[in-house]
Amino acid sequence: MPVPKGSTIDPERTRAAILKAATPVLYERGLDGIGVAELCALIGVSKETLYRHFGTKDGLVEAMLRARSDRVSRWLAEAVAAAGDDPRAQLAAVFDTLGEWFEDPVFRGCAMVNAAAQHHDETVRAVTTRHLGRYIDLLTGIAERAGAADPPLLGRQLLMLVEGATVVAAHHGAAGTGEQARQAALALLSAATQSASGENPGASGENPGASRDNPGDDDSSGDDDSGDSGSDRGRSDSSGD
Amino acid sequence: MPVPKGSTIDPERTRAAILKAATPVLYERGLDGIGVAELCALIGVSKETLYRHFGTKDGLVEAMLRARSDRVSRWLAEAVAAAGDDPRAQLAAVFDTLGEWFEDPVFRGCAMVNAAAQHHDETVRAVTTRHLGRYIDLLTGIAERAGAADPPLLGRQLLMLVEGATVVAAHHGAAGTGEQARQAALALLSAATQSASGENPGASGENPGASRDNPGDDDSSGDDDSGDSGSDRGRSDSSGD
DNA sequence: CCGAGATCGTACCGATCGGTTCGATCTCTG
DNA sequence: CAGAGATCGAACCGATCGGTACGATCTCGG
Repeated sequence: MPVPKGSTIDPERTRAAILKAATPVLYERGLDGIGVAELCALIGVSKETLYRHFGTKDGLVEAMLRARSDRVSRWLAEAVAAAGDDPRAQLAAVFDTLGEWFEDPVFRGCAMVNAAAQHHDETVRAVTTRHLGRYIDLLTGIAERAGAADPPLLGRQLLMLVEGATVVAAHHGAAGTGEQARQAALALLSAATQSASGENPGASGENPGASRDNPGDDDSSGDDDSGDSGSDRGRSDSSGD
Repeated sequence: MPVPKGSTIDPERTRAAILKAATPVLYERGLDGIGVAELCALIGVSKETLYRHFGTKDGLVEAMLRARSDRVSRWLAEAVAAAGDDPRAQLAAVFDTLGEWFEDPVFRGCAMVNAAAQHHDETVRAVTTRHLGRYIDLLTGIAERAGAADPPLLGRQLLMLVEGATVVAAHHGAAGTGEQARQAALALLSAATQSASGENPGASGENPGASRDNPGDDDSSGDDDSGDSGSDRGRSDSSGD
């Protein structure tokens, strides 16, 4: 039955509904773990409608990733805003919020990072880089308000904790990961703030120097080093990358 | 020309050669980014030979991941062993070694984590979990030798830094990431050791409690929550969960 | 009230992919 | 030297997938 009797036709809402329904499926099954036909059946929409709104499957994927990045970033920013004025409390709120996410039974890691691991095209990578940039902005802001010696450096280190905790929670047990990451983040914040007044930045003599973010994409088109021409295949070098 | 004139036939070496040649290709192109036919053409082997040695493509992938995990783990362990007896120097060696890897133009993140993001089957996930466990063992050993208050906790937090730095280097610029992560790791180590003598473990009042590693797989078979029956599709809730 | 447009369901198409088979050719073992 | 086994190259197969086409049905704007 095309266009059910009492339904209202609203293309924009249809598009939003497709996005909303497809997001968890693509996240849990993987971008290539489900075909368009099955996806359409699951979310209750015809293939023609999906293609009319998104053009291609990659178009749907990109729109989904952008919407998810928006939503997650807003979610974290609201958690920070709700934590009051204390930068330490704001940082703790970030990891408490992440910890709740980790405990979700459908948690499978960061959707953007996962997507970049699946689709090597530049479009998805750009969304992922932008997503990490949003995290860095949030974390660097906390570092600045806390009076860190080098806010961009601390922001990037905190981003490592955020993404690292996500990976660890996804692949090595989620229990406690949020609290463990929060404790580490607060320890880093303490170290960066106590060395800010008096001593020179760079704590223990190092100068990591992350003055500004450098999202330089290290794309590679290099081919492998298979210098085997075809004569004898069995060489004795079995180690060494 | 099957079996070239002067070549030696040695199945085990052929298998090793396939593994060695396929590893960089599958890493750079992605597990699903290249078909068996093209892969065989690239590494110079016939499909029949590949299937005779590995049974299926997934068999090749699993063998490749296991070999890569072995190699990378050994690589890091040797870097630690070569850093002398000082735990701080050992920890610095870990991140210096990682930093070199990040700068490699073909660097694309952790192969095991990427593989787990691509193939959702339990086999690949198990290899990834085992891989992270090896990292934890290495890092927890350093934490113990350094006299950390809670070595398993610090080991897990350092793992977060390792994996987080890998993600950040892959998707937000590799320049400086190794040094930045090393500085953060040393700061965490300092905080964990200076609080070990005298105060109670758990620095700032938290009890993250990572007494032992808990690689409990949080697998999920739950279906999504698409409670849309099909009447009107356009709902107004656009900011759910 | 009528035409434009949105949607459905299904059928269809070409491409690709994982995997198999087969004959030919060469090496290794007994 | 003879048979077993390894390898190649190419053809082949069934399944799946992304994407298109089409007729039918319903809503909405003028």
